[in-house]
Amino acid sequence: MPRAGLDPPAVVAAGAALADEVGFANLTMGLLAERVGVRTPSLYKHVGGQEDLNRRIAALALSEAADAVGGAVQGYAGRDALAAAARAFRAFVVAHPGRYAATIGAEPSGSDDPLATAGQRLLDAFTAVLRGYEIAESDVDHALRMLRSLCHGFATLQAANGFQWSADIDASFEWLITFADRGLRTC
Amino acid sequence: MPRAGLDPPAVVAAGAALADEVGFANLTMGLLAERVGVRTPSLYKHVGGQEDLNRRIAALALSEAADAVGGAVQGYAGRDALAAAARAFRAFVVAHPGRYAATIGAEPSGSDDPLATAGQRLLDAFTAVLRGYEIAESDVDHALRMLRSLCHGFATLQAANGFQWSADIDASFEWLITFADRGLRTC
DNA sequence: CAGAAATGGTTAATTCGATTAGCTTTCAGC
DNA sequence: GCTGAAAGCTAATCGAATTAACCATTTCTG
Repeated sequence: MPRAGLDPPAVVAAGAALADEVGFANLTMGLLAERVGVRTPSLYKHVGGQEDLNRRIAALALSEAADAVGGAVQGYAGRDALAAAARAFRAFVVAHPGRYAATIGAEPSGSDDPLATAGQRLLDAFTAVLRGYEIAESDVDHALRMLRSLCHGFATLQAANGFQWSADIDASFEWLITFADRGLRTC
Repeated sequence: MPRAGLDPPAVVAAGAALADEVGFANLTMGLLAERVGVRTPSLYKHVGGQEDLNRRIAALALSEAADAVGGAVQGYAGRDALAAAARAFRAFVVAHPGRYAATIGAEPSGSDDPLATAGQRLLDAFTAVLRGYEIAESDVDHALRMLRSLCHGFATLQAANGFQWSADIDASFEWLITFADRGLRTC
């Protein structure tokens, strides 16, 4: 019996990819094992179980989202930065609905949890966007939560097909960016 | 063996209440059966299965949310209506996190699906709020999606304990209402 | 009021997925 | 070439959903 050459990162990456394909709710240990060419119990040599797998997928997703948003913002400020960040975030969620779904309801255990670290990096990326606006120190936290709620809400609603009626979703998102920009400039 | 006097609405209501108590992810057919004083298979006389139960709980949650938001808005207009709607919505989600979680990822099958009907009623309640603002006809859909994303995003992030740092969450929500109101008045 | 039909409940059995235990094989380092 | 840890495997356990088959209670009807 040949070795499959697995390690925890490989298993988590495969799990994330599989979640994107079949949906997070349909991600099963057996399906993942089949995908990586191994019997189900062997996965437990690399991850602690489904709970652990889910948390690791969530951490991976947040980390990738942070990279995407952070990278997109480089070199931009103000409205351009806001638009780049929002678009990058939404593009990530739409491209990777399965792994992003893993982040919903995943609570970090402590501040040294990779999940918390990755989440913080994503927050930092959005915080950088806010520096392009003249926002009172006391309002930064509020504005950050607003941005996060807006992006998270829009992306998850779209991913869940929550926008039933027909108006163009891309146009709505651009409208939303303009709305947020105008609001932030008049804080 | 005495009859338990169950019917589909009673089972769904009990399931929703149980989801609020133990969390939607921990809602199990066996737990629900125990709660209503019946053996597990008996539940299948009232609901089609877990999938069906989840959809019905979601429909109930959306319907209740629509009632809450619609009722809160009565007699108000403009900023007052917006604030009342947003607060009612968030209060509902915070008070009933389990049943609201059922609505995430629940897709209506057709337009006669009770889930779709309830969702539409909730949308209508928010649409009424927008009538208090002078918004171009072409922007109403966008504004509605913005409001929905904002409320849904904030509520789910809070329910998932997604706001890790310490600034007061209630204050952020009030700030967010003010932000949305100011933006909508300058559409 | 008898009795048939529908309704709501039961136990027993099946299936499926997660997880654990215990054994075996590969591989790195000596 | 040994040897121990790491990575697989099979077999077994467990819990939860679902189905099948059967029984009791209500309700409607003649």
